Amino acid sequence: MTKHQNNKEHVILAAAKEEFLDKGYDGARTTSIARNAGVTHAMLHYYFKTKEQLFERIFHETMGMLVKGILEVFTQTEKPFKERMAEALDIHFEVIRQNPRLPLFLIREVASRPERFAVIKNVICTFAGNLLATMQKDINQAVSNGEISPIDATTLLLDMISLNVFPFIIKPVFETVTGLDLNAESSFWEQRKAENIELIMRRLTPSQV
Amino acid sequence: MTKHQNNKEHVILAAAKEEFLDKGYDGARTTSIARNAGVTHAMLHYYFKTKEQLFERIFHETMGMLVKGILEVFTQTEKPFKERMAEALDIHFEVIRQNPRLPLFLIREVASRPERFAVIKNVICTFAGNLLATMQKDINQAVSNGEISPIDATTLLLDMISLNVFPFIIKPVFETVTGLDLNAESSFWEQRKAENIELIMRRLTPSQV
DNA sequence: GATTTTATTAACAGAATTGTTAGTAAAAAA
DNA sequence: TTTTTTACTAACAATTCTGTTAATAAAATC
Repeated sequence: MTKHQNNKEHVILAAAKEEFLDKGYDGARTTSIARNAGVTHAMLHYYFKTKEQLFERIFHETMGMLVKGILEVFTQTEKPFKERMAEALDIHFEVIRQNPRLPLFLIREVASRPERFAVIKNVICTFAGNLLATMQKDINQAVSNGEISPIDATTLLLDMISLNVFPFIIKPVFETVTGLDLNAESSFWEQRKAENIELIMRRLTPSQV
Repeated sequence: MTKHQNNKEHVILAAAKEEFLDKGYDGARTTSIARNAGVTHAMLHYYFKTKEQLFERIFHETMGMLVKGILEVFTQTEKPFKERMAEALDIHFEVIRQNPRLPLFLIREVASRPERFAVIKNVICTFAGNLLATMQKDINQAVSNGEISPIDATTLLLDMISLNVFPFIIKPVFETVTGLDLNAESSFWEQRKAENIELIMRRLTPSQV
């Protein structure tokens, strides 16, 4: 019971994460964060000088998770391209499923304040560059083996991300319209994942002309 | 030059639309709207009692456009199902292309304040219900004709919306990362539309087992 | 145990933001 | 023309929100 020193710092961070993920920077209130953390609002400013600084902390942490999540997707073995792609889709889908509010958070903040994103721009940029180059090389090889139809790596990547991410982004709208709680409907998400894999597999299958 | 009465009302509405679409309700400032409209900020409150009321006006107008846009997609002729689907994808894509900030606006506002959406919930609900019923009937017929693979109408609709909408939602992130201005890259959007149609067509084509 | 550093509180200050009001000019109606 | 309604302005009021400060308690260091 000796190490509850930075206890408050942690509860503030946890409450801040909730608030920022839910309401975005503009909608978040430092008073509300402090209240939900169960500390006085002066304490929030004691540990984190400003709202902006607190946000930066959350934003970076969150982006770190995202990048880490994406990285693990493409560490694949020597299986055929289609199999590797199916596995990547599966893992990617599960990463988002475990952090379902993250994509909308990122998109929302970048849309309303692009300059914030500049910090991690280079990381993403070189990572994406390498990834796309590797993918394109693998694609070209699989194409010449007759394994798959020709496709652009960028195109394929955007296909994958669109299909996997969008359902989580539209979730609030979908739930409001239907009245359902999609977190409880695990079969919905299983079916969605299967459909996305099906779509991409069919896209990659060489056409029988 | 006699009918410039509600001129100011219109410039306020136009400026408000810009502001709300760009920054969302929480990020929008009534002072900023008034400034951009070139009127005193008291005028804004003269024409629209509160920020909330001004927002409601924009939100409804905007949702109206969206619903109208979607409606025109599915008024199709008696062609084969796949052809009709390809046309629907094309029209749907173009509708969003002409209102590219609209999807993120909707999603953002519904996510941070679901109750706002309640007003048009019923409209969307019955519309979607009818649409899905019609689609499913057409699908079943096309399946029994051997034209297409079996698929759920809901699944197919979500495929379509994911593929068509997501690229516009991720646009700000993509532009920040690449430094490109995607509005200027019309070939990017043409290619994207073609890819989405390709994906759905392959998904619908009966498998050669 | 004395001293210094860290944690915490309550009250306050400043800025920004929304909304009001009272008074005035212009336009429309009588 | 007079009256009434509508459009408009400037200044102000209220609130909300972020951030500070001065005083105090607790913990760590000496």
